[in-house]
Amino acid sequence: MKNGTHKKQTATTRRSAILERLSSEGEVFVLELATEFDVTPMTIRRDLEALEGQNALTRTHGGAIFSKQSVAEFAFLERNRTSIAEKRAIARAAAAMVAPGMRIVIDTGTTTLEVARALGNVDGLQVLTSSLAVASALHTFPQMEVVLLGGNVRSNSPDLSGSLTEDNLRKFRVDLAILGADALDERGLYTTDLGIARVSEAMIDVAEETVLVSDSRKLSRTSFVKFADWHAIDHIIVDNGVAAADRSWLDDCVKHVHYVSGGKAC
Amino acid sequence: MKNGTHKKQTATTRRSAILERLSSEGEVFVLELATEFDVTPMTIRRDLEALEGQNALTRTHGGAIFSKQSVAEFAFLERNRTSIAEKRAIARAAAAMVAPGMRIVIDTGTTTLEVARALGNVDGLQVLTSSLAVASALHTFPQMEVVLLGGNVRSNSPDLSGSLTEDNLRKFRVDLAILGADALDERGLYTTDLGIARVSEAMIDVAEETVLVSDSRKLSRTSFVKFADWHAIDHIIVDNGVAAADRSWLDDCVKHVHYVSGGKAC
DNA sequence: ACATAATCGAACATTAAAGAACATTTGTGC
DNA sequence: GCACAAATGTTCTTTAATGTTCGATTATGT
Repeated sequence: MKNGTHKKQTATTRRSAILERLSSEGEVFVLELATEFDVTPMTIRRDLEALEGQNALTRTHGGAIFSKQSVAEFAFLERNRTSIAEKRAIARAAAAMVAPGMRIVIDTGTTTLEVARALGNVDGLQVLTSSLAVASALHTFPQMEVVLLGGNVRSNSPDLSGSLTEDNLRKFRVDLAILGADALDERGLYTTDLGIARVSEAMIDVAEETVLVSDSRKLSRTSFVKFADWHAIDHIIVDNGVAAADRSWLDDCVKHVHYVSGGKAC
Repeated sequence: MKNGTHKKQTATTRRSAILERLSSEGEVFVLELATEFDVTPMTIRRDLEALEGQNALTRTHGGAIFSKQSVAEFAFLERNRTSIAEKRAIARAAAAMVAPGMRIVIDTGTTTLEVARALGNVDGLQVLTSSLAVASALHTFPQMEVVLLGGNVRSNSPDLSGSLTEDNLRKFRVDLAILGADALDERGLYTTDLGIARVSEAMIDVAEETVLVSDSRKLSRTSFVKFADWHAIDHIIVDNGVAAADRSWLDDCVKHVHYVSGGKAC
């Protein structure tokens, strides 16, 4: 696989390419990499030096070997990388609803992922999830028991769905379900994927209490599949950018509406 | 897709176009984008700067790559990073046993992970696994259906175990189980973790045929839990560094013993 | 239509990346 | 242990990308 067509690339990509090669072959050599990437050996050495500084590898004479750590990674694209600040604030408010020792289920989605990240210092949780990203965010915390539901791995999306996921869910009972949605209107909750919708439904069924986390721009919109009515939702946490018109039906539909801004609930 | 017809667009649409391009290609370059959108490189840089501020990407010299935030990682330590060459040869031999359209289950382990990586160009597989690393290696291949078994996520180890995993497994029937082990002797197969052992047992139960992949240095050793007798194993694939003493009992115990060296089976 | 802010381009200063030459260390065979 | 070769480190230089500032242009809101 010598690519004579030396493709243009930046230092950063060359370095991650080195790491990739390292993880597949276990060892790399300076001269080999130099011809491969069409740069001088000196450049490769500097790359290896930098990577060693990040504990990504261990240098040897003539090359480098794998350092103890290796990662399995699921790359995915977060669609709405926009309103991070709101999502964080919403996530903090949701995390505040979780007490030590609770059993909870966390849905897939970017906002729910933020909730999971905010859950780091809650002790003794049992967490059920269909999201690989959530499992990834939580599995390093030793005081937490993380159960990943089984199911089909969707390509380009770090989550699980299918009948196995649904069946697995119904074996459990949890105190709280933390849910996301792609769109909301006065009739209910919507998402784009049928499989995900069915999993979310099952989560609602097995939870004593449900909380929906969403930013305000999802209101008064619809999407492909409706997966729940409002009476299934006990709490909604939303940022305070809600239009007045939305606010009226929201207060009618949901028992507890929590508006948060900049980090603290109002 | 060079659009000579540079249609006028706002900064925001250009930025989301950049993000889209990034998500489809994984990397973007300043000069490339500049000609593509018919603006100066400076403008692109400002775009990238703004997008980086939103955590949407990470800038590099010359361009930008995906933000690490949109990657779910499961860090783990690969113990025997030594005999890579043997493992890959073993993995190739194992992958050769897998025909298009088969249903298989893959155990957790570094050698089985290599098998998964070698399975990239086999079409129409249905793969069942308890290993997050295997799922990670396979989930990008669109022609493959990857089912992750549910279960407890072990901290510091990218795999699943527990009663949920075992129960899930028994819902399936597969053509082939690809198994690993931590140690082998004439009495059977051993591993260090009870949970993993039970999962491996279940995999044997649900498979029509079983193949064990192992490097020769695991022979004539034991570990904490014995999880199978040799009559449960139909094939073993091992490198040809096997001592003569081991070879004798190995040939007795297992129906089909395949020795591989340097990349080709003998 | 007007004011205002956002956006963009151009010139110049700054900084990072990569190569080259030479000094130094490391590994290996005798 | 010594010598030789290969690999590595150091320093300097060149090139290219980046940042800065300012002025011009284009949206945007009242």
